[in-house]
Amino acid sequence: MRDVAELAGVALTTVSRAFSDPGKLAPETLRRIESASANLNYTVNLNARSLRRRSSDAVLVLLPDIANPFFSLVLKGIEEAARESGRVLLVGDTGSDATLGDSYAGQLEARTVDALILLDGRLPFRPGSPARARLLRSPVVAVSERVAEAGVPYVGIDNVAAARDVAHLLADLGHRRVAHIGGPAGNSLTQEREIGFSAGACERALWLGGMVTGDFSIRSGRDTAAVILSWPDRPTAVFAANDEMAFGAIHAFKAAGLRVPEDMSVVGFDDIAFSEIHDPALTTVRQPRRAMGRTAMAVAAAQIEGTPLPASTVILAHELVLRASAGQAPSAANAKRKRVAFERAPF
Amino acid sequence: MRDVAELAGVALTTVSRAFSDPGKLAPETLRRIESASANLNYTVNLNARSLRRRSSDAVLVLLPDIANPFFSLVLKGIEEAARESGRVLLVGDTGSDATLGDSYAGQLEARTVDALILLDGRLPFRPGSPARARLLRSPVVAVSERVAEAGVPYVGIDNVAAARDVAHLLADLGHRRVAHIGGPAGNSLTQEREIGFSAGACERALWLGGMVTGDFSIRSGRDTAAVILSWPDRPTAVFAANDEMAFGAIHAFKAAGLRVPEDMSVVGFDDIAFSEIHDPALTTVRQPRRAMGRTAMAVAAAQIEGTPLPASTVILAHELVLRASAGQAPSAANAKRKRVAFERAPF
DNA sequence: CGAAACAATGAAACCGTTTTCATTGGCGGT
DNA sequence: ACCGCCAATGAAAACGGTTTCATTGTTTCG
Repeated sequence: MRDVAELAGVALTTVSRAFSDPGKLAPETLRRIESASANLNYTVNLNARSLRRRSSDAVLVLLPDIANPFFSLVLKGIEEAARESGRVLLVGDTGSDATLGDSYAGQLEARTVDALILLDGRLPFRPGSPARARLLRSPVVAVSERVAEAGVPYVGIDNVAAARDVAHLLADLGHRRVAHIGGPAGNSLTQEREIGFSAGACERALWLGGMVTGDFSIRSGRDTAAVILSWPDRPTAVFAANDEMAFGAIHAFKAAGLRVPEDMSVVGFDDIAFSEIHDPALTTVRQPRRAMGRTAMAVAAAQIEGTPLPASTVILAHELVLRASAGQAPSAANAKRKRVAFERAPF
Repeated sequence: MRDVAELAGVALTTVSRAFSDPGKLAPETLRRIESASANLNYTVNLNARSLRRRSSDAVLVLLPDIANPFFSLVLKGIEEAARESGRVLLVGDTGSDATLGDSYAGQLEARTVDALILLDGRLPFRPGSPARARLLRSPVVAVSERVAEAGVPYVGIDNVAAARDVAHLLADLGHRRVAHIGGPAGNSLTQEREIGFSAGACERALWLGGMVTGDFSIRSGRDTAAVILSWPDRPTAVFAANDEMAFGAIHAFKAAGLRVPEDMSVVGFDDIAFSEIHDPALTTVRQPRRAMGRTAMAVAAAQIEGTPLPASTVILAHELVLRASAGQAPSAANAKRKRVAFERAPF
């Protein structure tokens, strides 16, 4: 920068301004500086800038599994919004290791990032610890899954209402006996979807045959579906707490000789990309994942800039996507052949 | 740091050493410093460290689509390896905008990252430009897709051999007429797979009915499959250059009333997670995506540290995964060619 | 016409580390 | 007792920007 200043015949300070607040400079001066720095291939050193400014224009995203299509599309939304606001993205895959979040969150204290976006519902550091307390004073936002601690802004959908919608849909289709494959215990999404589904079932006098617990994996969907098949009073419809488990369940049902949806309806949750090309195409709840990501970034940005948040909780609209995997209940099929509105051909 | 030094009764320098090279300190001194910094909740400011050390322990990954399951698993491998080597990951989604790579790559010049890992085959900056020249002197590695410029280390599989394997497989299954749905022109993967497949077809005297060009999307697989169906001499097997296009093709074939694999075999490439769940399960070429990511990070690390690279090109083993979507060719006797229905014409 | 506000620039302090070089005392070898 | 060596520590100079405050002319306005 000193060299640029010299070549342009101005002070160091002026060159700095040329890059951080060009409007304050006389046009002629600015031009000279630009030409000088072009000649010298000059680029501002962002470490020095961050050091002095005490902010890095970077945001850290913590998620349990980058390779999971649900998260990766949220991530894409975050990335877009980050880029548009001149920020850069750091990602950490915390996986199953609970301590990884802590070490990643150290980046916040180390001033490498300005904010933390949490997709795994696990707020780093031990509750009550000083580190946790400091974290709560920093820009943090939870997406999709809530964190236990109060005061952390949240971006997501109304999972209770969405699950209730599913129950109502199944009732509309004539089902009387239904079951639920839930996510892992302790997960906020699991709880909300269970609550919503049982509430909706109750409202429509559906007999909720039982809830089984999976772990959001295809395999667990298959395994829990096998359990459901063994019940004496088999349900005619199953609501899985995410699409992967729904795929697994459908697989198990098919393997057991049942047709989906003729003999068994299955509804998923999330509407990941593969759901529409699955055979049968999956009826599911669409989450606006990209918008969730963008919104999360916006909330983080507001916190960084000190702008007052519009609300500490942003609930986006979900959408029930009717496809082939959920149909009329077997008994009701003959009675009335009411066709639900199917989506137009996928892709 | 000054406060910690004061509290521990040592010089600033010594505290610095406690965090960057603790072995050089007397155990007792180290203990005092650790206790002091714990009391003060001290954390090293990584911006200052990077500024002084002129390295950031961060790596930038550029990819065309984070939400694409192929890339996201490679990314996961990179993340793991980065974390294990004490590095942190920046990701940029360059999408279809060719200039985004340039602005992201600025992070390298700005000293925010130490290396660049390219998944999109597009080396930033105009060829021949000074910026490009400087980039080539920095740690850069290409994964999966090659970059045009020589001298950039590459990590991937032998796409030619893999595509040839597919041709041989189809020949072994008794197919005589085959077709290929390729990726977008100009893509190195597209070219290599085309070359390998036609070579393999030639070796086994397969009649390569034609090559159509898709863009790696499900939709393009469906559309190009419709084109293939319109050919007078319809092939009995199709090799798609990735799994998504294979899914789209299968969908189109099914919609036209063909059974897969009885009437038409389909082979994909990549083995993404849903390929085995798909109905029919997809026969495909598995790429060791996670290992590719880890290896790429290792190559980048070697460049950063100045360690001589074992090789400028690392080729990992691929694997032909035999599933249901590719089967025996319909025997000539039974080959009463099914009439295809164009009820749901894509146009 | 004079005071005050303003626009454009510069000098210098500061951000928080790392690293070179110097200093000190202890130690083994002769 | 001397010399050199080494381990442990400290003083001070970077690293490359930003920002406060001061210093100029130049307007503007009463």
